[in-house]
Amino acid sequence: MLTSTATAVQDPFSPDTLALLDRAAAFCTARTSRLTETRRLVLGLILQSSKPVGAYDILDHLRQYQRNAAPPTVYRAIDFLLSQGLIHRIERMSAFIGCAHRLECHHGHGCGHRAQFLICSGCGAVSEVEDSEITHAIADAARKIGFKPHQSTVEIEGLCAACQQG
Amino acid sequence: MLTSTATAVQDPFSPDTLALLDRAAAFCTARTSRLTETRRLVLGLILQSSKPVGAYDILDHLRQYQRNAAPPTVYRAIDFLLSQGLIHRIERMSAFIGCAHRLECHHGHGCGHRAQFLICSGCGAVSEVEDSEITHAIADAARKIGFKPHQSTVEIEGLCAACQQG
DNA sequence: TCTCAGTCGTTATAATATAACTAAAGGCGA
DNA sequence: TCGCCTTTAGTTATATTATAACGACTGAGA
Ligand SMILES: [Zn+2]
Ligand SMILES: [Zn+2]
Ligand SMILES: [Zn+2]
Ligand SMILES: [Zn+2]
Repeated sequence: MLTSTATAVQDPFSPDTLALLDRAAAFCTARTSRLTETRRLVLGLILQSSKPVGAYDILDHLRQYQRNAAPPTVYRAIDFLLSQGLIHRIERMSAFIGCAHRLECHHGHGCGHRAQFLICSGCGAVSEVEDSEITHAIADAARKIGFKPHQSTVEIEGLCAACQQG
Repeated sequence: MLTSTATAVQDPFSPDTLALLDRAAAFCTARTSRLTETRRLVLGLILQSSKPVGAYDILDHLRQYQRNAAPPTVYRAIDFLLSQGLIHRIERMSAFIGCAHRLECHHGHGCGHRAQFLICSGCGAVSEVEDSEITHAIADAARKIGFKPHQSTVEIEGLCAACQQG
C-alpha cells in the first residue's frame, strides 16, 4: 500500500549486521535469487543473534515489523535462506544460525561448503568450523562401506573455552 | 471372541529380536536398571524395524498391546532406552534406532561408544558405524579451538551401496 | 509398617512444522 | 502497454513432535 513513509519501525539492525545484509543482497543478485524484504528481515534477525534462534522466536521478533506474519512467513524465508546457503539449521536445537562462511567465500556458489558446529552447553553459543580432517574422515568412512555421501551434519556439544573457566 | 484361548495379542517379535531383547534384559539387570514390560515392548518395536521409527509410529504399534498408551508412555520408555545406550536418536529424522553396538560391547557400561550414522535417502535405511578417524578428527578439531567436547552427532545423508545400482 | 524412589496412567498443552488455497507482485515477450 | 506466467506472500487450518503436571501404584528397604 504505502511506500514513501512505509515502515513504522526503523530497520532494527546493527551496522555489522547491515553490512552483512548488503553482502547477502549482492550475493543473491549475483545468483539471480531475490532477497525480498521479509527474507532480509529474517536473515537480519538470525545474523543479529549470538545464538541460534528458533523459528517461533524469529516470528515473535518479525511481528514487530510485519504485524500479520505467520509461521509460513518465517518457514518460507528460512527455506529460501537455507537453499542459498546463507543460514544453517542446527538439528539438535531446531534452530538456525547465520553461515559464517557463505558471505566470505570467493569460490562461487557451488563451492561445496562443509561445516561442523560446536555447541556450548554452558552459554548456548554455537561456532561454525570447516575442518578438512573431519570432512575427509567422513568421506573415507562412507567410501569404505560403499556409501555415497551427499550431505552431512556434524554437531559437537560440549564446553567452549570461556565456559571452562567458570 | 470365539478363538480357543482368548489370548491377548502374542508377543510380536521375531526370534532375532527376541534374542536381542534377552540380551538387553541381561544388560539392564547387570546395571540394576529395570527393563519393564513397556520399555521392553518399545525396544522390541524399535529393534524390529529396519528403519528409524518415530515416537508416534511406536505409539501406534504399542497400542495394539497396551490400549491406553499415550505419548508420555512412549517418551518415557525412549528416555530410558537412550539413557541406557540401547537406542539412538537420529536428529535429522526425529526418530529412533536400536544401537548396533551396545549389546555387543564387552567393555562395560562406560565404554564411551561414539557412533556415526549413514542415512540412505533412497531406501531410508540407517546404518551405524564407529569410525575412529572421524572420532579423532572431531576431538582434534575441538581441542584446536579450546572446546571440550562431551558428545557429538554425526549424520551422513546419501545413497547406500544398494540404492546406487537402481 | 512406613516411607521413599521409581514407574506409570491420564489429561492437557507446548513447540515445531506443513498443507492448501487465494491473492498480489514481478519478469518478460508480443 | 498488455497479457501471461512464475514467484512470492497472506491466511487459515492442521499435522507432527514433545513435555508439564499431578495423582496412583509398586516394591525395596528402614
Ligand atoms: Zn556455513
Ligand atoms: Zn560457552
Ligand atoms: Zn550405538
Ligand atoms: Zn538405500
